[in-house]
Amino acid sequence: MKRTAPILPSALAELLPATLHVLCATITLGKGSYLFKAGRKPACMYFVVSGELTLERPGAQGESIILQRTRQGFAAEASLQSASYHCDAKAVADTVIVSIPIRELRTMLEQDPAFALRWISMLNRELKRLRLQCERLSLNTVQDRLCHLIETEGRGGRYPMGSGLKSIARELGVSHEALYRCVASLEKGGKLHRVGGDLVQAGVSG
Amino acid sequence: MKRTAPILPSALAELLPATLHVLCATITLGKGSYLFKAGRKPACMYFVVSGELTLERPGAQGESIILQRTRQGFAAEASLQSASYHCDAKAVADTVIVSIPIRELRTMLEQDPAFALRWISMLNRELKRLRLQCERLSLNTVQDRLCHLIETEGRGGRYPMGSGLKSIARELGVSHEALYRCVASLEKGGKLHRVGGDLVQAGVSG
DNA sequence: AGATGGGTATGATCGATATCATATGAAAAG
DNA sequence: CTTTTCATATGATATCGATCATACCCATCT
Repeated sequence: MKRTAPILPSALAELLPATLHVLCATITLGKGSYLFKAGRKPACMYFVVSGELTLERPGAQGESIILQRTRQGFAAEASLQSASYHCDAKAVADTVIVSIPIRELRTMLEQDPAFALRWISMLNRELKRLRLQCERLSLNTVQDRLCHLIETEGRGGRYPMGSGLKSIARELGVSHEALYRCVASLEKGGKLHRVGGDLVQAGVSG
Repeated sequence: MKRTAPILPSALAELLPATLHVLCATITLGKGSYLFKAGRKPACMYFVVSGELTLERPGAQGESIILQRTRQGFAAEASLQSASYHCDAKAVADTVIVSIPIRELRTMLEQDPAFALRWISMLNRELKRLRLQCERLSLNTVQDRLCHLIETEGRGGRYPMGSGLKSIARELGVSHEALYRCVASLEKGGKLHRVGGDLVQAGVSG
């Protein structure tokens, strides 16, 4: 784990009041290393900039249960209120994280109503995204999930596949092979095209 | 749609400041009726007490895309900030809803920091629940999903099946037949028992 | 008592996907 | 320049679950 001067992504810089900016730190985690372990008292809130962080805890059968998987955004927001972590946070890839001290964050939320409302907006957007993802994962074919993704997260039938089809597959909860086949089949049927780095849905519009 | 004097569920009564209590109204919706339609300006925030409410909008291919499905809790929290609804809200069963005026809600969030923090707590809990559900829906067998549900939403390996296995099946995103079979098979293997109205996981504890 | 409806349950079938294997091309590393 | 690695791709196979059908039990209604 390495700490450096805070370089905030713009989403975070616009959300947080200036007072908090200087209190943030950037942390880089190597694949397989832990950000925190269960039992520890939360001192910071974490924002994943890149890579992938999972929150997990052991299940009754000894297997590890994944509670959350964050590739971009806040992890363990609930630690804002809780007295101790109930899970481990593990980087499953090389990961860059920004930490924000909870104590000062809480103080600012209490003292700055505009900030509190921005924070609530952020949580609302996050909720919306997660609800969409749940609905998507409830669909039972790869094609349905992919189309739902393009319709809801894309813009005008275009969805950027920045990090590749493989990572989209994980997001859709399907194997990458299945996704490759699905995309190939949709392309063959003329219902989908790859333009630049985007997946573009052929508008039936009729 | 029928409006009556506000009878708030305790979760809501404890969350909202007293000032807002009297401004709430209870609404009962018959199966198939709409709470609001896309385009309208949001005036109220809605809390589903019982029944089931979906938010949907038409997809590019004409099919209807479900954005959210609420059986208990807030629906369309994001309407707190948005200028108009982007979807329809439809009761897919006879449904009881409490409405809270957005304008006054926002005012209170700005003026009452303690309330704002309670609201943030509520959103955090909701996020936590949804993240768990996403992880659960990413599991590919019925058994894995059921065990994950019991481990994460239950208490000490017990999960109440209050509304029956059929509704749990919907929550798990599987057919009820598949769930019946899964439960039967786990019971046969001694890994699960039905005690009272609960599903009880046999602790391997060794 | 008979009818109706819903949850529970189980059987049979079919299709979709996970999984394993293999191949190719591009980029990165040596 | 060769080697390694990784995303992309496609084939073969086995399995799990969706779906349709049937049946039972229990509550409610008539």
